[in-house]
Amino acid sequence: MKRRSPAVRPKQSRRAGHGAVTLSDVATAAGVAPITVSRALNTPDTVSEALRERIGAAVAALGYVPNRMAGALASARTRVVPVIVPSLSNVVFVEVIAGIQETVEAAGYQMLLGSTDYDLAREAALVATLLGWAPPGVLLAGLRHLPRTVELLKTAAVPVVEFMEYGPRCIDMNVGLSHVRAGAAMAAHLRACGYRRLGFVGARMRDDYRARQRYDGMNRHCIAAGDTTVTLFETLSCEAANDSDQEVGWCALPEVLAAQPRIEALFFANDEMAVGAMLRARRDGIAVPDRVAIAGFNGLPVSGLMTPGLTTITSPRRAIGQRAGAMLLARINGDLSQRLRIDVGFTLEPRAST
Amino acid sequence: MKRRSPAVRPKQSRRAGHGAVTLSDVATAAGVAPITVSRALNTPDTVSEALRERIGAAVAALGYVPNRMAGALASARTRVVPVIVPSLSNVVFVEVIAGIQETVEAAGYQMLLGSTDYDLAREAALVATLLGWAPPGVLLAGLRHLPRTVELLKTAAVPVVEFMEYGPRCIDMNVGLSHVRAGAAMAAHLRACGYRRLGFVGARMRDDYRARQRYDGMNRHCIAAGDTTVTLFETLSCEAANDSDQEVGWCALPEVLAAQPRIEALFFANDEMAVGAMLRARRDGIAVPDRVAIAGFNGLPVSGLMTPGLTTITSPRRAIGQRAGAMLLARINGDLSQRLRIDVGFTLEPRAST
DNA sequence: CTGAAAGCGCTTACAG
DNA sequence: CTGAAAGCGCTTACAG
Repeated sequence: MKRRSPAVRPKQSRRAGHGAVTLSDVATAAGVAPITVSRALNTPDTVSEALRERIGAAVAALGYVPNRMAGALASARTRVVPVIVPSLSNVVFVEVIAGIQETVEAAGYQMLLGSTDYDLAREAALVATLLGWAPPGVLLAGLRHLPRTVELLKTAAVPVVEFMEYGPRCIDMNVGLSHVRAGAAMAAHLRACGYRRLGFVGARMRDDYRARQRYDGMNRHCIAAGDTTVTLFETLSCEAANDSDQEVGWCALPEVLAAQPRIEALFFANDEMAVGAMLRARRDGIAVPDRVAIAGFNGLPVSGLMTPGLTTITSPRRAIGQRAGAMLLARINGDLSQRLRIDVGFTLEPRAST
Repeated sequence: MKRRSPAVRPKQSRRAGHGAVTLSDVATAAGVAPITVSRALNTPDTVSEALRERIGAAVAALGYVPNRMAGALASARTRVVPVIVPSLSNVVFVEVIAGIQETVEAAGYQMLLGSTDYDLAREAALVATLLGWAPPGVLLAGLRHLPRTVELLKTAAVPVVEFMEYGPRCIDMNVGLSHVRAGAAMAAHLRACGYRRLGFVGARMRDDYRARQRYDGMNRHCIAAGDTTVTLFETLSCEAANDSDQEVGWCALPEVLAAQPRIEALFFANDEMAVGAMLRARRDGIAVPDRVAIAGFNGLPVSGLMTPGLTTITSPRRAIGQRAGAMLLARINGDLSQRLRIDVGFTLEPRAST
């Protein structure tokens, strides 16, 4: 029986075929019509118990796995939702994704993840490809896209949720927080602590426009206050392409202090950078906050474990994902009563580093 | 022209339909047969330049996006590769995923990401569902799966790469490192430093069996040495479900020292936990390595930024992803000449924390 | 180089 | 409750 002559291969049509067990095979095995197998699988209560059992047995015996593409093509519906983010190496997006996944999987949907590497052209290409899978909706990070991306999504006429930042204009639905307001809130905090010479330390800010929005909010707030300056430290010589944010922060601290010795407080673009700076401060014996105060953004758990504790702004990342997923699902299910834009807000956590 | 009476809707067949532009629409617009449009898009050099241009114009004018499901169903081929990992909130998997993505996207494939939350039953369910999309291959983290998972994959007869740990038995192909050997290497290092009362601190080790393998390797090495003890600290009261590993390490350190005051060196299950412990040591004034030496695993950048530097074992995470992707692609393209199992090894980085 | 026909594996819409 | 027919939007295989 171990012979494997070509003749063993079952009769095939001229077409390729997967060679896999199909719905018809199950139907034949169970002695029913294919449509009955389809019903037994998709709407079990429309099939008599006797047939349901016979079909279930045949499915198990043959190891039948339904071909989702055929089903989706026939029914013009998929349960795969594309999620497009700029980066996976950033915990922030990963936590939002976790919130999305949790929500959509509970509703029987699957997530198709795409990463753009902060490249808007790649984003457009991804959107184009993913729309080819006729998704019931699309989840997209950010509010800034190429015109082509927006056009593709509008032409496809699918529900779209843009998540991460909250803003006035969106393609369809939007959930996030105002980074401008977050920057202003940190500026207010630092001023309340008595600091007047502030700095914002960012990396790759052309790509990470949300960081730039925080800087803008900080800057505007201080201009309005009149007595406080904000210096933007953006082009850091140490910023290598593959460096982690912690390494960038580590490297930036001495450069910033050398460039602006009178700086009093630094707001880093994120907690990772701030942690790197604090670790550097520790190694070099730079007192925080006495020599320079340090603050971060995101509210990662590590912020509370530093000595001194790192002042930061906590964003409800998982909640952003959950709400984005829920908004999309509601719309897919025809619920039009929901809000189209949600500002999830943020929380400033003052700690000893400022 | 703003009227939107039902009559405006174009004539439809009895079937659902996406209402979207199809290949036939493009064909009609360009005055050719559908198959010619298909060729112009998929194998452009088999079509005359004149037609190619006319078709390209029609595609652009109509905003045609090919229906991938129809294409995949007809050709029995997809370019979507499922990647299944236990968690996305762990940088380690994220970096492996980045390596995979980079490799498969360069070859024109897309990645469909699924996360199991360390639940083997969820893994089996995910594999079953994803196989319904008739993927050209599957990438799966780890070598331990339910029999049902293995059976599904073997029945589907698709190429499979299991990545993360390297081991003797795999479904098809395997790339990773030996965690047993990594544990032994750390034990050898700690013994070489003069420590004889060692501890291994793990969290959720029933799920994270790779951490248990490192413990096993460490333990066996020390038993063989004869003069060194290893205590396993596993059930930590502070281990809340939602705590980050850093918080677990932070919380574990005092507990461990209270339970075993004479312990000399601790090997943490990963760098995050070790960092949490070092931050705790710093806050509580516990001298590292004098009171207790600390080591981690993974070689995250932060390990080099700690004071003292954190001894760790670096795993080539991105390379694991790249090689896993490359192995799968080679097999998909019919290249059978390649190796089926790759041990990528690891590097021990001795630093001042030990 | 271009096309008419058949088919991929399912589900919808109609019948009974 | 069950089924025969037609169709989803594309590609394969065969002709010219």
